[in-house]
Amino acid sequence: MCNQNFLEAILQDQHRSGCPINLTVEVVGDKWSLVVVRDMMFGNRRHFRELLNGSMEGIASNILADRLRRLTAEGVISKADDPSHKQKAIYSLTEKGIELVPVFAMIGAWGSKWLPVTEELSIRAKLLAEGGPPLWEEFMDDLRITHLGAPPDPNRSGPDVRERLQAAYEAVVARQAGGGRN
Amino acid sequence: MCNQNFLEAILQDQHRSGCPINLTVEVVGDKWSLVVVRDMMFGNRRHFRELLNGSMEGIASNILADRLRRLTAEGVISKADDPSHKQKAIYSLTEKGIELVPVFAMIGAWGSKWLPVTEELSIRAKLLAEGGPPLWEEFMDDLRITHLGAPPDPNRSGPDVRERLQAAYEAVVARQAGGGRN
DNA sequence: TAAAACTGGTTTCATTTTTAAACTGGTTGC
DNA sequence: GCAACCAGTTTAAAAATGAAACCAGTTTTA
Repeated sequence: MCNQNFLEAILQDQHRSGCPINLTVEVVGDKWSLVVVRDMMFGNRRHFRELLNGSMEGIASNILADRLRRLTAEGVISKADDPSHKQKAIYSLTEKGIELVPVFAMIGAWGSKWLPVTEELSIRAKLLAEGGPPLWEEFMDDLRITHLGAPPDPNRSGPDVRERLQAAYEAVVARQAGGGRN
Repeated sequence: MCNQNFLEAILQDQHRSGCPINLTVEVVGDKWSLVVVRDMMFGNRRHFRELLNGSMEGIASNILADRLRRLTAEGVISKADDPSHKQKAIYSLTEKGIELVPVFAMIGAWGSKWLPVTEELSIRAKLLAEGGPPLWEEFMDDLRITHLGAPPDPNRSGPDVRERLQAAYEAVVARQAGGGRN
């Protein structure tokens, strides 16, 4: 199995230091963990095959299985049976995972400013940065509804934050497919 | 040499995707890069030996050399000769590196809330989160002075943000050493 | 009802990365 | 002239990654 030693170290609380930066790096400081959480958070991918086949970056199934196991052990996500299918597992963000939204917002803003992003893939980051903390809070509340089963707010209607970001992404793709004239 | 393939891939702009989250993960998504930048940013460690011997987490010299090389190639830090010593190199944050401050603030806040941090090592993260964007801006301006040689603001005096965070850290350590009575 | 497709993974093996430790060639201060 | 200091490099073992094939049970489809 992959990562046996590091996983064991984490589970046994054998940390390199008690620094919050270091501890966060120990939890999500690798090439895949944040990408997996991103797909759950912004892409609403909740099943193994969705995460595997929908992965833009092409994660391998053994790595995905390992990361899901580690993120679950860390309490960033949780795993439950999907009642619709005996073999299906559904992965959800925990409150701990949901509160990574501001981290994603800042990372997205930094990456969009300094790295060679594509327009369609950075539109979500752009909108999330522009929306600021109020939008992040709304997004987190939406995630609590879809991932934690929190009761929906009866006073609001229409698409949630994730759907609005997704629609913005699709609008850019559609404009690009139109030949860039519009 | 370590990481030859990944380094080459980065330098040749062979990215897994154009997503800002993914690209950021490709740049700093490993167990050491953010720790090195943290020590430069908050600990004002500018030389190889300072980073090596001062490393709380115990980085190995070959890994440190590799990360400094990669971060330099990515433009997050820069390297210059230290005029005081023919062999001494001085590493500085670039503007790209300085603008990681909000990312560190969010990561620090998340880590402090959800991970087993120690009090003395999380006081900086706590103050940075409480200070919010105005404090981050002040901190970045200070870093531009010390790392980029920007002209100091003649209207302000007293310790800069890093020094104030450091003093807060030392105050906690002193209180702890006093037996926790105060 | 039999076959096909789908479920969440595991296994295997080659490659890449990390790690600790020893080591290097040159520089500086005493 | 010698010890301490400088930025790393070298070596070899351990660990992590990655691609691909594979698996047994479940559900859908023809």
